[in-house]
Amino acid sequence: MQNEKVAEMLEELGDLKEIIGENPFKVRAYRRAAEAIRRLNTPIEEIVREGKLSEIEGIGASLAAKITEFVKTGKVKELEELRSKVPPSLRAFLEIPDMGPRTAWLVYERLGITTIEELEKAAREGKLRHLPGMGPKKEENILRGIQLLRTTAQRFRLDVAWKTADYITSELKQLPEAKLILPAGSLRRMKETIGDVDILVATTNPEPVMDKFVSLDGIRDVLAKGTTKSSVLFEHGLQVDVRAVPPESFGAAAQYFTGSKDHNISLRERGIKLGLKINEYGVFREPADEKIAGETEEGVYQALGLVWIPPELRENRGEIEAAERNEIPTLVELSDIRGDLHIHSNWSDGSETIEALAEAASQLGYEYIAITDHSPPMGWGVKPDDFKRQIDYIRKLNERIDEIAILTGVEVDILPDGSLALEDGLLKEFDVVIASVHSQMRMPKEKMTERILRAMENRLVHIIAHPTGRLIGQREPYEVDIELIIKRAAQEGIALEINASPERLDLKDEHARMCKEYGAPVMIGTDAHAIVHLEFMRYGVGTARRGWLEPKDVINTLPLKKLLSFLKQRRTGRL
DNA sequence: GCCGTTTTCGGCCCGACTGTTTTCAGTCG
Repeated sequence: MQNEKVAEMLEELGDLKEIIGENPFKVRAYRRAAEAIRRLNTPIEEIVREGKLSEIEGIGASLAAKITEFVKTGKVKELEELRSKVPPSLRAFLEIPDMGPRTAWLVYERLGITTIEELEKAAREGKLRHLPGMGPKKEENILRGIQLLRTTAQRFRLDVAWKTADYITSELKQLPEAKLILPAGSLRRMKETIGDVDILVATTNPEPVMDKFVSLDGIRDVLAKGTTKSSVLFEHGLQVDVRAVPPESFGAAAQYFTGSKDHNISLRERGIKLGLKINEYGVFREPADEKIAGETEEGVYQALGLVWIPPELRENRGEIEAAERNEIPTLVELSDIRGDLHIHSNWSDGSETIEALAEAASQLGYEYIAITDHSPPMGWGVKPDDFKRQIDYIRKLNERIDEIAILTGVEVDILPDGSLALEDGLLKEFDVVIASVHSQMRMPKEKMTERILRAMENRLVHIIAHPTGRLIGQREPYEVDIELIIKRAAQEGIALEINASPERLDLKDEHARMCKEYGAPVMIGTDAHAIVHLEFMRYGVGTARRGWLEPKDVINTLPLKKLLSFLKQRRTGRL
């Protein structure tokens, strides 16, 4: 995608300028512009062609000229010149904890060091300590930083991070000193991957809290222990920070440590205009520094003339403006979900019987589930005759079970030519038909888009599952014009899935928001292959919330009767 | 480099910590 390339170009310009000591605000301008480009839904070429670059917030005449040059020629003269002055490999130094642009430039200019290997060698040999502002301690920190980068650079899946956070929370909750406990940061925002976990504890007596925290099971290393902050590394490599804050500042700290960074910066800029200073202790009115909020998050937002903003929206993607106009949507919640429509049983590659799944789903409070086993040609796909038996089986089961309605269903393969792996005659027997791609994922974009659009033409199909096919950290999404798919879904009344499995989360947050914009229905499904997977729903709901979705945007918030009429409408074209 | 209901120039988020320093620069979240 050209947009991503432009964003990377701007980031490189920003990094290199930062390294040579350019004005930090200028550097920030490059990075903000890169972020703005990443957020666009329109191809950058189109915007360039229409001469509308400067309409993007954060892009002025100078950046517009550079972007235009890049889109038209594939190069930027200034960047080429900068690269000859600063080896681009120095950018890697910025990733090393405790190493920033000033130090990167220093070691290059004085010692000619351009790679992490050279840097490590020089540090080992004690050559860095003689540089101005450096000493043995800094040398040691750089070595440790390199080590840390190598062992813990990866990000963690949302469920892994939540599991760790839930464990710590339940342990700390046992202490009378811990008044309130809140996992903050990107975890609270339900970002798809997590770098480290931040947990806030409101307390007037932090010591017992910190003592308990650093002695929990599963900790590999205690990185720091103090009365306001302690930091540990768990055995699986996840870093967790616990911060103790006084109860009267808990709201301000929660706001501050939840971020995102961009959201907080925008908030503080807004504060300045109102003559207010915002920090992790509260909101203060200048010049007397009178504290006007801080105990609750609602109070912090209120002091800024804003309604409270749900954490999942805090990405500086228009939520502050929406809060100002009191137009924050009532986001979908886990408790709005009435059923799970994407579940595999042991008839295909799931590990559980249909009865056990129904029982577990019923305990989660669901009104209905759909059993949607795989079709051939997946090796474990259910054969057509067996599907007929399964449908009969489920119908009989429904007669015995009162607690929950079990819908018959299938996750049918979309074959490379866009046809479906089962005959229409069989498909129309199912209550719910999900279609999805599981093979030949490396098609060119046009072909893949055509393939999925063709499957969507079949009115027996209700839902397209995991529409981009990505596996977080393992497999890139296939090339597909997702905007076109979303537009078509809106026209056809076909639902797109937010697959709640933490290794998929596909559609992702921005695509979910696009669904809302175009009016495409969304289904949140867990793709459960075991009972424990049913609990993935919280991550799918988190992603939906990050996409600004409300209950009305999500079909499995509908009561059973209305869901059935939605499914019927898709097939008959009318209610 | 961007931007304007104080401004087309002079601002640009805020505080803590660390290590190197005799008062501060660099880095981080």
